[in-house]
Amino acid sequence: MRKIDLTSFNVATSETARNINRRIVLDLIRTRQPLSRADLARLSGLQRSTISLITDQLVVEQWVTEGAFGHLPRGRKPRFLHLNVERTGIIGINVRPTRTTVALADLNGRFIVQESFPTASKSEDFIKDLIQRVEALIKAHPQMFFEGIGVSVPGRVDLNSKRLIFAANLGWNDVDFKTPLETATGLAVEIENAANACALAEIWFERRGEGVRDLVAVTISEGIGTGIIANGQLLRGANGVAGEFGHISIIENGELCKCGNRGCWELYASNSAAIRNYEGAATTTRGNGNSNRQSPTFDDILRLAEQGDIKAAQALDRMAYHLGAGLAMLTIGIAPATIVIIGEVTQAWKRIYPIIKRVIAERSPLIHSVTKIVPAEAAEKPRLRGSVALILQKHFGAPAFA
Amino acid sequence: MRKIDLTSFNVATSETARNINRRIVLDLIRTRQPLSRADLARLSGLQRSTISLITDQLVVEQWVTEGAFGHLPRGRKPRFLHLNVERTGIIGINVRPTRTTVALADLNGRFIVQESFPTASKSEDFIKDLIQRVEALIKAHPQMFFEGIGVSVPGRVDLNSKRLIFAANLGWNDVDFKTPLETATGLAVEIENAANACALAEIWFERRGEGVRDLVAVTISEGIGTGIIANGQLLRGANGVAGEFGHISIIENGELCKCGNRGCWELYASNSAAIRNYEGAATTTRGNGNSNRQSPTFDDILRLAEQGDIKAAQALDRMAYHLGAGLAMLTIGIAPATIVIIGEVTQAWKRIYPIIKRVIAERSPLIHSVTKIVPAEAAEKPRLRGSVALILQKHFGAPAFA
DNA sequence: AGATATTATTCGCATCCCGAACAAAATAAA
DNA sequence: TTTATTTTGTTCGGGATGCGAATAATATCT
Repeated sequence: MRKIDLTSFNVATSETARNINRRIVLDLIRTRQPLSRADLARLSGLQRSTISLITDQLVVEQWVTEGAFGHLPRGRKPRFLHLNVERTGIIGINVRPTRTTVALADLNGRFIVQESFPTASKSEDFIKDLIQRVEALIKAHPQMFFEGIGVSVPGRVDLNSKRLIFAANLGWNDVDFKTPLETATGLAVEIENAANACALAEIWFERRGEGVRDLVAVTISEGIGTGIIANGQLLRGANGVAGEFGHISIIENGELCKCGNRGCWELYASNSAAIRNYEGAATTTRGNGNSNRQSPTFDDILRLAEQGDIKAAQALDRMAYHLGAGLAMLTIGIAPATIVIIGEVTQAWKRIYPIIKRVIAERSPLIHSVTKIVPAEAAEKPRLRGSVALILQKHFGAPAFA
Repeated sequence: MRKIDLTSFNVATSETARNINRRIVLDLIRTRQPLSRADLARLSGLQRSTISLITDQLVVEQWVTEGAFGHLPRGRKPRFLHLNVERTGIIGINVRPTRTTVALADLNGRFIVQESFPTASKSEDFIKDLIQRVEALIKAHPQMFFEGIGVSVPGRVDLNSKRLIFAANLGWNDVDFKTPLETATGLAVEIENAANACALAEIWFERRGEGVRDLVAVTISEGIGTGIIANGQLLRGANGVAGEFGHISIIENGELCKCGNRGCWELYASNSAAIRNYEGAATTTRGNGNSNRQSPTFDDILRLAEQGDIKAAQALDRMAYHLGAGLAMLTIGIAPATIVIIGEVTQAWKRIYPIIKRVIAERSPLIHSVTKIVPAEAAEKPRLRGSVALILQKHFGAPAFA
């Protein structure tokens, strides 16, 4: 939609103004509901007459419903408008290496039902499973009108083919989810990288009304992913693979990464890095590299650090230090208003944030940065919300012209 | 203009469609001239009737002129349209630490006159000089209508105040060019960082019609600057200081930079770095760190390398290696269609490009990058053209809505 | 001279926003 | 209780815009 080459223009027609204003009105209702037609006119600057026409149309199309009457000291009572959460639903899918979640959300991005199942190891099996679950979900809600399916995947999506590429943690390569899902359900399917989806979810749900147009989401798990919103739009790059800051060298001639490069950021600042930090410390102090102990999980390390385990705490501190190094890179290079950190490590925010802050300050002393580093609310299920935002933005977001 | 907060909306009015289509038509004429009204209709998809109305308006406003008649095997001869290069002028200013250039350009971005003068060391003196030169330029062309003044500066510009901040190489801090220039001339003044201006110039003049919407310009002189175009727009970040990739550490605990950070990219890949490389080699081989020889300039090193001097060649090779390291970062993180290199070093392109290419390939072996690394044409005066593009984009570029 | 092809303009129509007038509804004041 | 005031929401005429068909204006080929 935003792709514009000089052969296919997005010229404006007589309906263009309505299209734009309709999106503005719909987005205002979404972010400020409940509110009256008069409120909309004041907020948008459009005439009340215009607002009436647009809202009536939205009500007819069942995007919006009229609710209770408001109360004012004088004058006619305003009729409040809401998004229609009864009728319109969006299916959000979050694919992760071990488990996949399928959920039904309303227009407010609230989840009505949600279920998860193990991610099959072969992509063909997985697609079969997925279609079955989605079809069951649709059948279970016959009264609902489904607006589309958003999918968040732990890998990169080719901009043209919409096929999944580089899904290192899944072990799949060049897989097409979109076509089979679309043919099976008849719904529009949008696929996006998980970090991009998180970034979208942040400006869409969390920071609504803050006017944030530059934001970076950093997902930290086995690896590190970054999703960048610049000027209010996802930075996808020429082929859709922008944002692989996790695979930028922060240590010259460092360890070899599975991406083939050396010294990648995610080698030093991911959950796996903390585990290696911890195991390195544990084995050296015990002088026994061959112990048969099970590797600790990252959750173990978080728990141990919380309980006062020094080695675990040091492992986290080291991870935080390197997180700071990479975040300094993003702060200096992208200068977003906000960087949102997504991952289990945010449970130890009190421990890691001062370290991150110090490292960033050390590395950009003259550039008095405006970037705020904040943890994502774990309860918000950022990846899943992002997959919902993928569909919402098609109707609520601003269109592009050239 | 693109700043959109939720209190001041860009709602669409009845004139919005015309505004959009007018920009499309004007940009088509700019990039494809000469062409007829019928050509415009075919290219844009608008009706010929609509094109007639728009072009007539553009002719009346003197943006466009009607030129010669075309020739066709059959049918009525088309009347060619051109940008009006006679009447409308743009003043471009390129501020550099040693010299400043003031130029008058036509709507095609071709320079009609151009003069340069030494940059005064005190900012107040400089502004006085500048205003005098600009006023003389305006007086010398009384028949011309001036559309605005674009200024490219070697530093960062605060997004809100439009004041110059961080101009390390100028030694100025927090200077306001815009207000005095605007009050003196009565023209609209746009200020932008030099690397950003170069990036703008590239998509505006050089890559026109290629449909490139993601591009990075890297300016290499005493330091390194980066200007990023993402989704067709300048990446400015929350406060306008995005793009300082020159000050990202590529060597952990490296040398101290004047920015206060350690191991910054520009310490290893700028012209100054090559000079240090050369001098380090020269002194160690001669075993004399105290020789009173004058430091060579970067141009000297380029010349020496060209003449077969091994130490100079090695200094350039080292510079190229580190250039590659930083460009790999941009390739992986931003994934633009094109990275344009601006600077004297492009004179040694044959030497440095293979090194750059190898380093990038080594650092992103699995991400088969689509990014092309190209040298800017030195003759094109990228900074100056960028300052012109700053003004042009206000009339030709796509508007933003939300 | 007539047919054909191509460019450019004209005109009626539909869409859309604006703004003023109006209708509806609720409270305050007389 | 009646009237004035205030606020919400609708209606209607006017102006701007793009569309598409018809028409005018050229130019070449047959």
